[in-house]
Amino acid sequence: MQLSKPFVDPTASLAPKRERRKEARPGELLVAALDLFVEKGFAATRMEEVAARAGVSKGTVFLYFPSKEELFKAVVRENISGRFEEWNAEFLAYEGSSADMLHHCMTTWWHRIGSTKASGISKLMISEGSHFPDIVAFYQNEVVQPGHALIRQVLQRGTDRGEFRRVNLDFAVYGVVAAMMFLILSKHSAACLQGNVSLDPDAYIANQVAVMLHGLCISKPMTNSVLSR
Amino acid sequence: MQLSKPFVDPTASLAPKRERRKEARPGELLVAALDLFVEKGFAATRMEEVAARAGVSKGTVFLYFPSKEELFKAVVRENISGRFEEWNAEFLAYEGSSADMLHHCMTTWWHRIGSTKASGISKLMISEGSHFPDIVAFYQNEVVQPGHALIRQVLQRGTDRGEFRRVNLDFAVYGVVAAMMFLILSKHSAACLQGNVSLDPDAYIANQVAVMLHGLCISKPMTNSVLSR
Amino acid sequence: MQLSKPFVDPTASLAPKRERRKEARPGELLVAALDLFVEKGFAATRMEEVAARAGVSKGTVFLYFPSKEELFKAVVRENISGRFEEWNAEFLAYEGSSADMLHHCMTTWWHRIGSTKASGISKLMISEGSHFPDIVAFYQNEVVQPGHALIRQVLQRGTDRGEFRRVNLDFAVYGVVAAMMFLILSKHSAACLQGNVSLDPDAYIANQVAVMLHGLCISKPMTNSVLSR
Amino acid sequence: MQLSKPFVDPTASLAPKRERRKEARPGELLVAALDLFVEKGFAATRMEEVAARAGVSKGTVFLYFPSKEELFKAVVRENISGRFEEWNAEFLAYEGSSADMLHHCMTTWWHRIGSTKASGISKLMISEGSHFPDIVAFYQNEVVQPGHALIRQVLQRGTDRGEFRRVNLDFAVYGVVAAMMFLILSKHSAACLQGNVSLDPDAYIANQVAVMLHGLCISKPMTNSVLSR
DNA sequence: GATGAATGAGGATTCATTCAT
DNA sequence: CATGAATGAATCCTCATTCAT
Repeated sequence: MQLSKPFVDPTASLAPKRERRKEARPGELLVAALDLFVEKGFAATRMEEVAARAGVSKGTVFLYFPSKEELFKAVVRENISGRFEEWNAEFLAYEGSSADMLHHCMTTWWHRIGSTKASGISKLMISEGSHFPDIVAFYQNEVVQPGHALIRQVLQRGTDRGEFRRVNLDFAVYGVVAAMMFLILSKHSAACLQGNVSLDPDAYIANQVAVMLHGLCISKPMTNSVLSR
Repeated sequence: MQLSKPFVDPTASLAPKRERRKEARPGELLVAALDLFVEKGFAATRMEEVAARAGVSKGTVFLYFPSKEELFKAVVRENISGRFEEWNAEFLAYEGSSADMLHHCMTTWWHRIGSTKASGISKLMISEGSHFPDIVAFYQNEVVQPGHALIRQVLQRGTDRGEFRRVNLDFAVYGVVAAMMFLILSKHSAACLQGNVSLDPDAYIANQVAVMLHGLCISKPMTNSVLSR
Repeated sequence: MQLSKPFVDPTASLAPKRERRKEARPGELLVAALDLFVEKGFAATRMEEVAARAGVSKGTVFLYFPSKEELFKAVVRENISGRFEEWNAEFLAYEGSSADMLHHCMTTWWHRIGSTKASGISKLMISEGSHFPDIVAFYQNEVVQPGHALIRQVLQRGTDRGEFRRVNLDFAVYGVVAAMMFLILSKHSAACLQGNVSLDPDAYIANQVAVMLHGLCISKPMTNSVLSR
Repeated sequence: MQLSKPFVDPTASLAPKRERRKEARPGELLVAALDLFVEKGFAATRMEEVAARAGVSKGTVFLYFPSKEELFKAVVRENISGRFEEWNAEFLAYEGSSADMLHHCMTTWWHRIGSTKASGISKLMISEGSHFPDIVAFYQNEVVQPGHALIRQVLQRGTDRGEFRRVNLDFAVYGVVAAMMFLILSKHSAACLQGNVSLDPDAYIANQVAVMLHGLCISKPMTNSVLSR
């Protein structure tokens, strides 16, 4: 269009800024979209913003994703990497105590997922899930179910090896999950913590694990009834 | 005026037009709006829907709230009536063990707040907070701060009376809060639990409290280091 | 309505503020409406404002005027007092020179009409006339036509008595009218004068009359052709 | 694109959809908007009408002007292109008598501005100015002030060259302006003239100038007092 | 493929008008 | 008569989506 661009060899790539690899486009759009969806929510994110952040024009987004809704779904799908098998293998090989294992598990999760943008997906599912029931179901199958199973395995291992008391595992799993969700929401939402407070995730995990393992009480409980219910 | 309505329940009114109920309107609108905002989010809630659910016409909503945003803020404010003083007094008078007190606290919270629509506010703050920084600050001051303080008092009481070990109270508070947030999100969002599972809140609370008090481990920890850090 | 007003004798008129004579209502509404229409235009004037300025409630306006448009028309009609007969008589009796008479005429007009709220009607007709063709026609009949006729009489008298040259009277009338309209618009609109300038109407009239009578030129014109065309 | 349009005048286009004319759009919109604002006023002009008259859809207007108010302001600005420098130069070079110059000035103004749509701006400023104080200030700076200055120069020239008597120039300027405003309002508003009358602008100007220059009176005034006050 | 001008359905908001009290 | 709560048609404006270039 511009009269002054005739003999520029596009492969010369002197300035790779504006030289985006075509194959990379969808990925860059997904990254931009994840950021914006997490930060502002589905409705408040404009397609043009996504395009701008990815360095392309509005129309280009629709070249790769047929609609805003499909973009959202793609963002969720893309960021749910079924790494659970890998993790399963990794944890099956764990040789330390189950107490250490639980701590290790949560810390690993935090550094590989919770602290990354990937955790924004959970925030999105919580915030926007009601508009996307099919995507929530997908998320439940791909994340919630395997995640809970993995945690349950760790707790089961502790019980089986005589390290943990015999407790209702469902609730125990939810206890671990609640801690993880608290971390995620602390990261992505201002509504969990007081305004001026910031949370040290590793210390929080260490403490939660310690409390969960050893309890707050000095004396042991008289009965086990509640825990094993 | 209508002579043919003798035994009709006035709350079941078949939409008698132009009913004048200035006193009741704002409350009815706030209830309708809370429901819709929690269910669908801020952007996806149409003012006309709010009006319809409250049984009035579009224009009437604007008679009481100058804009959608102000309606949202009013919804938040309305449902944050500083009940903390009352609770403070109530809990100050508590005479049982601190372990029982913690359990009582959480159960009371659940039945008075968590299980009611008011807990939708927390869901809203998490989901939509980023558009309303001033309202989040208000929520932090009116809910987060006093709530955390109340929990901390209970834990402090246990420590002071020699019932609980001396642990980092900030983290311990967050542990309790995490459990409460998990309950709220289980109620308001499908993204926490697996699709076919439902959670018994009282049992969950009982278990969380038991684990938090007595721990999962059979053996006591060798050192106290992590907990008191 | 208020429980504390039972035995007040309305005729006691201790506080005539809130005690509006019923017969006066329409008049007060017309005054309020004239002010607002002139100041803000027809569309930007809200019925509630008119009501508020007249010290009544919104509904009351509709008790006296069936619609906003009818209120406007009533405002115009009310403020077009056909005082032209009276003035005609007054001016027929004038005994001075026609030059003085012209000056007297314009000054009288300014003090009786131009400087009062009544002149807002002309501003309204100019600004809003296009929406109210029937009212414009009425205004033309009741104001423009008799006004122009009156001015023409003065000029005709001057010509007949040999005081004025024989010129095209239509144009001469428009010259006088233009000066009057300039005064009106200076009063009701900021768009005629520079921001910091204010106009002394009497001096302006004196000058306009003087120029109109004696001209700017020192030498008399060579030909009369243009003037008498 | 459309093969069946060989001899069709392209300006008569049968609304070919999605025509891309970014360069031309703003101008077309401003023309349409000027017409409508002058004709119906600010409030009564609907954005969709402006769009329709410019041959585009509703949304397109907002592509170029962020709001109705900004469109209005753009209309005013667009039609106030500081032509005064050009005119200043032109008039400085004028070599005839100052009497002729004044006539030439007004006639030129009428044919270049007064008789064109641009004069609608003055009508707009008078009618709607009160809603747009900043635009009125702009108009005063860009139109009223330079216009008055230009007229004053002409009159000053006549005085300096001994052609005109020494009169109060402010009032003399207002006399000229009043005539111009009368012409504008005759064109844009039915409220100045009687219904069945139409005005020949060139003849009106010629007459006004003649009266202004030579006066109506046959005898010269005894004193100069009023004029030079 | 990319672009960004153009579209138009959708939703917030205003305010003249109605009417039960 | 007077009130002011309630109504809903009318209009501004946004933004996902389309499509000519």
